[in-house]
Amino acid sequence: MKCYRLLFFEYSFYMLIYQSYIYKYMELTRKNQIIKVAATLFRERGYNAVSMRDIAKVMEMKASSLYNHISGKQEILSSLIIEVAQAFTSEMSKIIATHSTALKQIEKVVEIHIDVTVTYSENIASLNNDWMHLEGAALKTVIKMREEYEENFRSIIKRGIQEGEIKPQHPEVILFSILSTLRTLYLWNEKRGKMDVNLLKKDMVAVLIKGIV
Amino acid sequence: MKCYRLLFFEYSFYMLIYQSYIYKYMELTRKNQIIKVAATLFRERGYNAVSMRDIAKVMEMKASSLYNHISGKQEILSSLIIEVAQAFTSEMSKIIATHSTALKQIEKVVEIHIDVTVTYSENIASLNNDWMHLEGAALKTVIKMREEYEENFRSIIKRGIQEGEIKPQHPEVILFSILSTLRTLYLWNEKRGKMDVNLLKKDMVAVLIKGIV
DNA sequence: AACTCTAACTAACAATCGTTAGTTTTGTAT
DNA sequence: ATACAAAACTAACGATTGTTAGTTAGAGTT
Repeated sequence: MKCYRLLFFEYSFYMLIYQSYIYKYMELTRKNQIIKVAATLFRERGYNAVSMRDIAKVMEMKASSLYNHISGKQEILSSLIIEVAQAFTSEMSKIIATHSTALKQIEKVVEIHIDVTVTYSENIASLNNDWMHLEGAALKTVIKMREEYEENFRSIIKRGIQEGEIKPQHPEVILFSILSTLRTLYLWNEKRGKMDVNLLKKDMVAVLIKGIV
Repeated sequence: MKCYRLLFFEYSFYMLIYQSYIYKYMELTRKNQIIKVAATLFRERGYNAVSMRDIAKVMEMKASSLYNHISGKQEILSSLIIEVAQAFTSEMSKIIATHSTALKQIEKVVEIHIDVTVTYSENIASLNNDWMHLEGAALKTVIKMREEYEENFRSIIKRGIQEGEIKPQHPEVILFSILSTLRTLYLWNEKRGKMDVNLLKKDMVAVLIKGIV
C-alpha cells in the first residue's frame, strides 16, 4: 500500500483489487485512505489504544510519513466524527421538513439510522466511543450537534404523545430506548451477516414501535 | 485522601464526610478505594486515557504508591469488569431457575439490568467500553460470560416465540434491541436525575415489551 | 538534462507511560 | 524504648507516545 506518485500508486493499488478487501479504497486520496484505515483501528481498539505507528504499519509506511497527508491524530478523529455527525444532522433536517405525522417521522428516523450505519459504521464507533477525545472547537461542535439531534427527536416524540399517536409514556424513556438501540446498531453490522437491509428496517421499526408482544 | 495507618486514615477520611461525595467509600479498604476512583476515571475517559498517575492524583498519592495495594493497572480493570459480569451472570441464573413464562422472565431481565446498573454504573462503563483491553485469562473469561448471558437471553426469547407469547419477529432483532438499550442504561443514570427506580422499571418494561403505540 | 512536486524516508525530540527498587514515615503492639 | 508492618515516599527504568526537521527517491514537466 505504498506509493511514490499518484499514478504509480493507483497502479500498485489496483493490483490489490483481486487479493484484498480494501479495493473499495482504490479511488480515495491518500489522506482519505489513512482516515479509513484509522477508522477501522479506532473501532477495534479505541482512539487512545491506536498509535500513529499502528496506522502507519497498515498503510505500509512510517508514522512520520503520515504527516505529509494529515496534520495529526486529532484531524483524523475529528474528520471521522464530524463526517457522520453531519450525515445524521442533515438527514434529520430532511425528516423535520416533511411535516408528516410523528409516527411516520419516527419510522423514518429508524430507517435513516440504519442507512447511515451501513454507510459509516466505523465512523459511528468513533462518534459513540471517542467523541470525548476531541479537542477545542471540534469537541464543542460535536456536542452541540448531538444535543440538537436529540432535541429534534425528543420534540417529535412529544408531538406524537400530544396528538395521541403515541402512548403517554415518559418521553425520555422512549427517546432513550430507541436512540440507544440505534446508536449500537454499528456493533451488529457483522453479526447480522447477510440479513437484508430492508428486512432489517422493517423488523427494527416493528420491534421498536409496536413492541414484541 | 492520604493515609498512613488505617485508623488515622479512617479519621481523616471521616472528615471528608461532610465536604465530599466520596463519603460512601469510607468503609472500603484502600485497595477498593483505588478501584472505585479508577472506575469513575475510566468511565469518563476510558481505560487507555487514564494513567496510573491520574488515579494516584485523585487518591492524593504518588503513582508508585498504588502498587502497595494493587498489582497493576490490569488488576484494576479486570476486577472492575469481572465483578459486574458476575453480578449479571448470577442474576440471570436466578431468572432461568424460576421457570416462569418467557415474558415474565424478560420483564425480570429488564428489571435486574436496571438494578445492577444502579449498583455498578461505573463498572458497566468499563464492561461495555474497555473489555477489549483485558488481557489473558480475564479477557477469555469475560467474553465467555458475555456469550453465555446472551445465549440465555436468546433462548428465553425463542421460547417466547415458540409458545406464542411473543410475536414471531426475528429473535436476533429483539435480543439486540432490548440488550443494547439495557447496556446503555448506565449513560442515562445521571440524566434521569431524580426519577424513581421503580417507575423507571415500569416504564422501561412497558416501552421495550409493549412498544410505544 | 534540469527542475519541481509528491510522498516516502531516517533520526530524533520531549513527554508520558506502567512499573520496579529501595527508602522513609507513621501508628501500633510488645 | 524497640520492633514491626502498613503505606507512603524518591528516583529511575525502558518502552512508547505524537510530532518535527531534514533528506531522498521517483515521476512529470519544461
